[in-house]
Amino acid sequence: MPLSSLPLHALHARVTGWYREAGRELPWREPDCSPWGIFVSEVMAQQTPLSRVEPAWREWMQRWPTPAALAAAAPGEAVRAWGRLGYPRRALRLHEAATAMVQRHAGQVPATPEELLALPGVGGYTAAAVACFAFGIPEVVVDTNVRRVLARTLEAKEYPAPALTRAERDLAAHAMPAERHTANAWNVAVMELGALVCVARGPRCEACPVADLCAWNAAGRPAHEGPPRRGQAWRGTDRQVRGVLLQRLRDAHADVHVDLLHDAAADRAQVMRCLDSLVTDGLVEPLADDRFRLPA
DNA sequence: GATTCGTGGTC
DNA sequence: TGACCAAGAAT
Repeated sequence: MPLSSLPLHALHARVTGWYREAGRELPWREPDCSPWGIFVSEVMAQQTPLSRVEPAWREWMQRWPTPAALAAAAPGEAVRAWGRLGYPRRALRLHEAATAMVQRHAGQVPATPEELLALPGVGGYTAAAVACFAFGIPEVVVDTNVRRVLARTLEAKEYPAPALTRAERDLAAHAMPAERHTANAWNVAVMELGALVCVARGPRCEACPVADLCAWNAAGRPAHEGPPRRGQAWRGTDRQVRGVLLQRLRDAHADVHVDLLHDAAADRAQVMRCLDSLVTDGLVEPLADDRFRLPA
């Protein structure tokens, strides 16, 4: 694959310089933020905009400031405190990860990418991000923002592939500065550029620090080629019904009889199927007499 | 590799 | 208004 002739050192300097001026002040970016705080922020940020993460993160950290504090709580309390951040299995896995930290890592967030990757709810992105942002390890951090920025600046494409490819990982590794300190600065800065300027729709190229270096911009910002990207179905899906059921169980601070859940969707069979799947996932605990609650 | 999994904001 | 999308992970 031909690599772009774009001068990477200029790209690094421009993006990191822009970040110093325009990067957001977020609580998990403060120098005194604990690895646990960074870990929680990364899990909450999976598929959830940071604007919605920040208030939830503050409440969470005040209530459970350490892995041990969360591990000592009931998993259902984590699910309830998760609120409407979405994908509530993340709350359960965060609780499981805290338990694993207590059992295997002396109550600390592990500091190596391999140990991080072994934790529930931690994939390649989150392991790299925590290793980099919490421990200064120059891992290749590739999220949706990085993928989009690199697709545009280096490959003249409006959007990256639907799923992360090996070629993209190689490109991201190639694009990252070699020196450790610079690499860490690059990782957070290029993500932020994708989040604030090089956004998916309506990119603000006039405000971009590397507009004159960007291959996509130079090519006249050609539209996406290939098959249209599949949206995320929602209306009438199990996800929607699961969301309704879980919201009711969060709001009810006691167990609930199944008769009060039947109207979560028009199709009663779907309601029961979703309730069963929530139990299978460990998000809901079945009790006697057809009653349900968040897991104790 | 393709699917599934919440929720809310934006245009 | 409805499609798109957001610091992805698990199966």
